[in-house]
Amino acid sequence: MLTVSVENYLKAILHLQVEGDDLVSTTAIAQKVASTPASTSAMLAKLGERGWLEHQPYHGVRLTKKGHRVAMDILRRHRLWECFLVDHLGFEWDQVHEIAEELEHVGSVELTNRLDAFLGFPKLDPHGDVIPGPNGRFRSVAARTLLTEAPRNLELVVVGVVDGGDAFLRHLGVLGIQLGTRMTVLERLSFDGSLHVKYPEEEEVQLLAPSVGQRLWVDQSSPAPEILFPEEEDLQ
Amino acid sequence: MLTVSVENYLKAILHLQVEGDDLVSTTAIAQKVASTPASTSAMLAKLGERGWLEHQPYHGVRLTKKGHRVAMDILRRHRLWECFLVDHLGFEWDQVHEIAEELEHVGSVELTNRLDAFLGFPKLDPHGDVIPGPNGRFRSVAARTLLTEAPRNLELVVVGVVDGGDAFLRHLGVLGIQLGTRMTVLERLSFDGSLHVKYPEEEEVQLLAPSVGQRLWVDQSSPAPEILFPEEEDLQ
DNA sequence: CTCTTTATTTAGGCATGACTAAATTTTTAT
DNA sequence: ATAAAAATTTAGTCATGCCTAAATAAAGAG
Repeated sequence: MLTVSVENYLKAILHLQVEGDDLVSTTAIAQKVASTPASTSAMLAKLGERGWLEHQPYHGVRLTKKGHRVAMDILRRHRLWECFLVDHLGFEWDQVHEIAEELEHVGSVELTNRLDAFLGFPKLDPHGDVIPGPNGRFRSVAARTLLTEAPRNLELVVVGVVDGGDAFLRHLGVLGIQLGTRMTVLERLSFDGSLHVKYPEEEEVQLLAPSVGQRLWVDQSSPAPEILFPEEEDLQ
Repeated sequence: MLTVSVENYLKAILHLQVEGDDLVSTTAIAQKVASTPASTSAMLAKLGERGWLEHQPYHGVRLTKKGHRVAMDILRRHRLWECFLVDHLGFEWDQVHEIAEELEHVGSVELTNRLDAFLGFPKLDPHGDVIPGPNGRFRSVAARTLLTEAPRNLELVVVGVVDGGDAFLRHLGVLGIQLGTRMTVLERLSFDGSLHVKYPEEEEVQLLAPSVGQRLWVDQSSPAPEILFPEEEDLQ
């Protein structure tokens, strides 16, 4: 049975797993769901029994394939509803999170897929985050997005520049960026739109000025094949 | 705090109160919410304490003004979502009840009012039931609805006939129906669209053939003034 | 390598909302 | 008017999901 509470835990774990390490700690999850480590520990045991995650006591937790799929479905619903709220009900992008947090727990697959179609199969939500498709995987992002607009936590490739002027290209050279360079946007700073960017080879995180982000075309690093309808896996 | 469970009880009581008598019995409520009389008894005590209803032990229950308002808000959300599901997501009218049953518990007032506006302030849901407005009262129904299309459980007046032919008017005479006759539709039978109709003077319920219902124009018996925005009452 | 700090789990409770079985009140029928 | 039937409430449990406090395991510092 998928209670609201269970869904929130799975969603939190997915979030932490995407953002950071492989194994997710009990304390980190507790913080995300605004609960205590003790309560979380009990819940993790239960989620483990039900086959949604592997729990290595004292070391952390990792979603199973099944758990990952369930969490992606929740994320999908959340982000689709955010699109609806902004595009059709006229909410601002910063007002929709809480409401979507409630709507995401309405679990009808039929509803989700029809909403998706109604919205025109959007790829990004109003915050610029990728929307999972009905198959539970992220949709490939349209080729040639501006880096500034690109989703976070997804490996991207630089495929072009908006402004081919000498000065800008020289600046890219200084930054070590060229066509084919791979990178992942970790965060978009609300202050001026600067981007925290990570390169696969390097450890350190770089801060990219908005003037650079706005002039770079990027695409998804290794686009997954798009499949429109879910495989028939038993999600129980 | 308005839990899903509490909302379902209030909704059930409103339903039974509108359909039938003044005082609603514990057993009837238990049936509506698919629970036992014992559990229901405990819940009614709680709802009484919180000021949503008056509980006369062993005799039944009646919503207070405050409880009525809360229940009407839930009904409003339910019926608005049903409109959305049918009009914009392409569901059939008989597939939407269960989904709306979940959506109705998302309680943001802002969301409800924006959804209402998006839908064009509909007066009737896909089943032909009246949608409460943001003030928690039923909206006045458009003048001249066909009896077949009219909402249930609302007193109506016959204001005209579609077909003024002799045969039909004679038939109306036999049925005791004329301009100004008041009646309430209790149920629409899915078999052929026949209507269970009650006249204020008489005790018995009459069955009206669809051929009659399709030829009668009706209006709301005593239209309430339309108020678009909610009064500021403290709903707790 | 051991001691201290930190993270995690276990133990024991609590509120909500459900249940069954038993007691009590109301209603109905004779 | 009273006995039988029906409805309602009370008493005693249970599962879920949360909490605090205490015990235990892992990680880090010297």
